[in-house]
Amino acid sequence: MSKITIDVKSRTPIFEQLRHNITELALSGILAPDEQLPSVRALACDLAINPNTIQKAYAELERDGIIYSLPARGSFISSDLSAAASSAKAEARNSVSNAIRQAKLLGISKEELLELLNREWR
Amino acid sequence: MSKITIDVKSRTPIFEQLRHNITELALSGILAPDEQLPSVRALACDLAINPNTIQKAYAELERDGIIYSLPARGSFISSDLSAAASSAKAEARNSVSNAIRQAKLLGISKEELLELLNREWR
Amino acid sequence: MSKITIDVKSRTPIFEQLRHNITELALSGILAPDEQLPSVRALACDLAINPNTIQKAYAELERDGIIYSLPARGSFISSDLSAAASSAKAEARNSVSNAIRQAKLLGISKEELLELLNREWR
Amino acid sequence: MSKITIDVKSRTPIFEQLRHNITELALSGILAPDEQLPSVRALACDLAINPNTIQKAYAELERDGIIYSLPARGSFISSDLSAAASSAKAEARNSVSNAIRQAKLLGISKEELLELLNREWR
DNA sequence: GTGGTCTAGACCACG
DNA sequence: GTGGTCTAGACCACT
Repeated sequence: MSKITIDVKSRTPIFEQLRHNITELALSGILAPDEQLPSVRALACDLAINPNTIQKAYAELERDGIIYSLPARGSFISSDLSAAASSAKAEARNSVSNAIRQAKLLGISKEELLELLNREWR
Repeated sequence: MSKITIDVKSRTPIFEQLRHNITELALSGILAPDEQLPSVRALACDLAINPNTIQKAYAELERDGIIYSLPARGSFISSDLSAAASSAKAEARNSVSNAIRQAKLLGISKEELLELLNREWR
Repeated sequence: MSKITIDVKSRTPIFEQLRHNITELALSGILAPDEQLPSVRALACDLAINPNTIQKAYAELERDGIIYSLPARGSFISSDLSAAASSAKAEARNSVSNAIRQAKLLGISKEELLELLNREWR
Repeated sequence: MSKITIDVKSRTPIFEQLRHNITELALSGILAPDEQLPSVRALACDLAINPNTIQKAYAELERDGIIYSLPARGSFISSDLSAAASSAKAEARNSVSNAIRQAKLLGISKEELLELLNREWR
């Protein structure tokens, strides 16, 4: 059973969905450090997707330090995700700030946003 | 002095930047209802961009109900922006929620987000 | 008091609105045969519209046999509108047929269209 | 044999003819949901029309919910056409009503219109 | 002068 | 190969 799902009808590129998906699984601990990922071919077959697309996603994940690849052995979740985690956090903080700024500009009140925030921790 | 600035090097398409830019100016009231926009050619010249690109942005703004265009007379901010405003607000609320959810997933604390929220109303 | 109104925000050309408007007034008898129309300049001033636009509408109306113009005297409703009336009727019958055909193609039932027809004679 | 024909001499824009044409094919079921449309380039070549014009038509069809386009994969008929169908029906009913109203105004009798209606179901 | 349509040809990211 | 964006330059109808 694969934990990865992609939406072929989405406008966001498949390789991007893949990258995002695996990053989330790794940073949230669902995929453990040093755990092996499915092979490019296996995942391509499983998701009915072009192997090139999987390859591209894996390459980006390696560049981001989320996974590492051993030739002829396969791809594995990095054992040290702290760098990736902190940069992901920085990015997330940034998106929140941007979203809040945009909302404020459109006249949404601070109270309403507070309510939105509380709702997620309900 | 034009209120519109474009980054031709950005990944987001020029016409999309234009659309977003003008939408903001209209919804925040900086451009008043029924105010005339610069002509397609004039803005194209001003921003050093092809007229077709401006045209495309204006066409999208018109179908969004942000502006209306009268051939041979010019383009104008819509007199009734309520529909556009409410849908923009809904979208903004949504992206705040998504950003918060993503941040929570990465282990960012509620307090830290609260701090981010307060910072915008400083 | 002018019986003519135009919608400057409409996408159908002003001269076309004018032509349609006057044709209707003439064929339905609201404007009597040989009745004088307002002068180009007067109507232009009254409707706050470019005189060229009025001129163009009058020219088309004359071409259609709806009005006739006497140099230095003005424009008048034709005394014999039968030709114009019958061609307008033919055109109207045609639009009805086309609209019905289109509706049928979209799966609207004969009964529903009958209901629409009855509603106009209610 | 393509099911799509275009009249380049018509007053109605080519992209509009295309939009109307494909909408009809989709709503009447001749093109099945999720069926792939010809590629922008292929259709352009087939109809001897510039690819940009096809692109514009496809873009409009997409925002109308008639088709969806996946970059690098192609364009397809929407799987859910109910919204588009109902709005098309509303529009059709409206134009039937308008046509009937206009006909009545010109003195065409109810009986004659009834005859027109019956003729389509002959 | 205005907006709108169209052609021709280029380049990009994606699969 | 696909859809999508952009430029350059032309032409149209309308005011």
